[in-house]
Amino acid sequence: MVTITDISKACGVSRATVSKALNGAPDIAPKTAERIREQAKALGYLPNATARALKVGRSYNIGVLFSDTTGGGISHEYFSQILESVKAEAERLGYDITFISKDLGAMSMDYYEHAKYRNCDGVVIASADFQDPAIARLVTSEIPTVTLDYTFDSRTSILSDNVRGMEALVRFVYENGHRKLAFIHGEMTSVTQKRIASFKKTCAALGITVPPGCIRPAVYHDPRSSGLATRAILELPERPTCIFYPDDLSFLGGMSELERHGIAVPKDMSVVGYDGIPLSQVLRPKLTTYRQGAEQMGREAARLLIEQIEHPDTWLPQQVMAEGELLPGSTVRNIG
Amino acid sequence: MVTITDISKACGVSRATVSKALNGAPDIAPKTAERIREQAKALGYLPNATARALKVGRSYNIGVLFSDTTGGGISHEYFSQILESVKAEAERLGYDITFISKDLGAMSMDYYEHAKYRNCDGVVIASADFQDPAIARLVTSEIPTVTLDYTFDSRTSILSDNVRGMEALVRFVYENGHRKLAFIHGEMTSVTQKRIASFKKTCAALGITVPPGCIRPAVYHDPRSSGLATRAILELPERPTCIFYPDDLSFLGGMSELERHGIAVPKDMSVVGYDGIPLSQVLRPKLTTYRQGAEQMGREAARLLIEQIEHPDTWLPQQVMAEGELLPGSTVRNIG
DNA sequence: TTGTATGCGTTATCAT
DNA sequence: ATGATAACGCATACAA
Repeated sequence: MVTITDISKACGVSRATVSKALNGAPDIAPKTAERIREQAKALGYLPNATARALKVGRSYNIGVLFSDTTGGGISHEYFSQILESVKAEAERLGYDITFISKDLGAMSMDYYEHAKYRNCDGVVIASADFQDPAIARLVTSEIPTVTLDYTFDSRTSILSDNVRGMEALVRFVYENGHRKLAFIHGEMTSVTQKRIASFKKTCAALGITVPPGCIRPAVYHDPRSSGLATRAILELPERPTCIFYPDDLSFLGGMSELERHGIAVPKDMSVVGYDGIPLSQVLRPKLTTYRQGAEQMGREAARLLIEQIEHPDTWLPQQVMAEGELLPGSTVRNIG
Repeated sequence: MVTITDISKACGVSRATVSKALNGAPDIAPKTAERIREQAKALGYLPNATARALKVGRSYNIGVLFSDTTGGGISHEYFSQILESVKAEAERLGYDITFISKDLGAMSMDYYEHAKYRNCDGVVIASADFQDPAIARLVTSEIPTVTLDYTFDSRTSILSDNVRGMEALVRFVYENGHRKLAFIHGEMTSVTQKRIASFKKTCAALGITVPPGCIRPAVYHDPRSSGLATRAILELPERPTCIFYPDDLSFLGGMSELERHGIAVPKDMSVVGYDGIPLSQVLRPKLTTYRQGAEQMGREAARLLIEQIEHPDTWLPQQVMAEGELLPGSTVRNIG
């Protein structure tokens, strides 16, 4: 391994001079600096992030938290899109990414301890059980954090506009003549609560009454449970004309169940999803859904976290609302 | 931040003693060690991975390489499954995971340099363009590596059994009476070559001749290109009875195209996919495909890499073949 | 403009 | 059984 010491010897200067030259300090003679940089390149010098981190107390490494207990694992397209964009933006800004978890090997630690252990400059909390005290500890610690889809206290967060998304879907469906709607929702997180509230509020605003039994629970990303909820809905005395699914993947479970009953989409039943993952647009029929700006969310999360890390003094927590977009698809039939 | 110095003061012993006690050195009096450990816990001590890494030359951090140029980005379910299992196994063994890329912020570096910069103990190469000299440099460096789905020289790799997988699919289809097969394949990687060879070989063994035009190129994970290839196949003078798709997602593109021609699956056309991602099993009709053991592959990759890191002296490179499994699904009609 | 000295938190070597 | 000391590679305050 070639270190600044090697360069200093090769150049006949002190290590301090080399360090300064390499970091562009203003008090080094231009030609000395030039000579040093050339030697560094010639010798194949690479800075040692570990040593630097130890010295300056900054690792240029940010933690990413994905606790997949809430079904928000990496392998769900929505979250993997977020991960990918967090990664891209962080790297663009000179930061690496490390996963933060509970329990590393023999050591049992919580998220905060893990982040400290790795000297993370900050943590993006992409998917977590926000009831978990371990999350609260991390968020309320001195480590900068940005949460996605949940605002802790009034700290920095990136939010998908669930209220507007749901409203857009309801209105779209309404405009297509639908008056009897059913809504299958995921586990009771704050996201879910917002969607349910927006669903009800928009229905009310449009003069639609939602009969009992038309709002049913299921589990995010679990087609099976949405299939069961679909069956229950089909057994209702007054069958709805359009079913809202918790997410795009869950729609597939509903689709199977509808098929089993000989109900065609959208001929006999209209459906909408949520998320707008790429998959939803290659399915047949193309799904009517609301695209959450996953890439934008990941990008903003990384950007804001790093801004907070680099300017802690002037930092003001903020909640960013990411723009979404209705994808019309073809699973909603116009029955007007 | 509480350091071993704090503990040493609190206990009235030297820092060296604290370090030894915490690391379970044999030459510390049991009760001293006990007292030190208690104090450490009481003070909320956390080891500093950075300082330790600097001292011992081991970071307990492994790099993961996902260059998504070949369509192997994190957001493809096959790769995200691998990532998840690499992560889980690494963490179980006490290692963290950091993404390795080209170009970190202003610094332009290649994969090898990035891994060195972060002091990675090893790197899992999960998806990469193996023609890229930067990959070659990393693999032939002193840094331990494990590659997935590609063997570099005769170094350690985890391979999905493409030969057996393709053979299993062809035989399954054959047993269902199909004699006229078409195969749409992905970009010309070594994986693709193996699949094509196995397809041809198995066909030959079964006495099936594959007419010209029945083996067509497309792009992995790109439904559109598979749709185009499907169209071309449908225009052949002698239409096949079963189409093989490059992967499960690409099947969706084919499905759309078939639908457009009024061709029902599996009534009028049988199809098979490849990968066996969870998605394939929640689609209707349920896809006939070959499941690659993604979790197993990730787990093995992490395990072997860490074994190599921890026992460099006794290490022998090896190629592990991951077991797959045929998922019968319902997209192949028995026309026997 | 350059160099000296020191320390970041840890572990390893060698005395005691 | 315990402690003094040095070193990992780097950056910085201060002296020259």
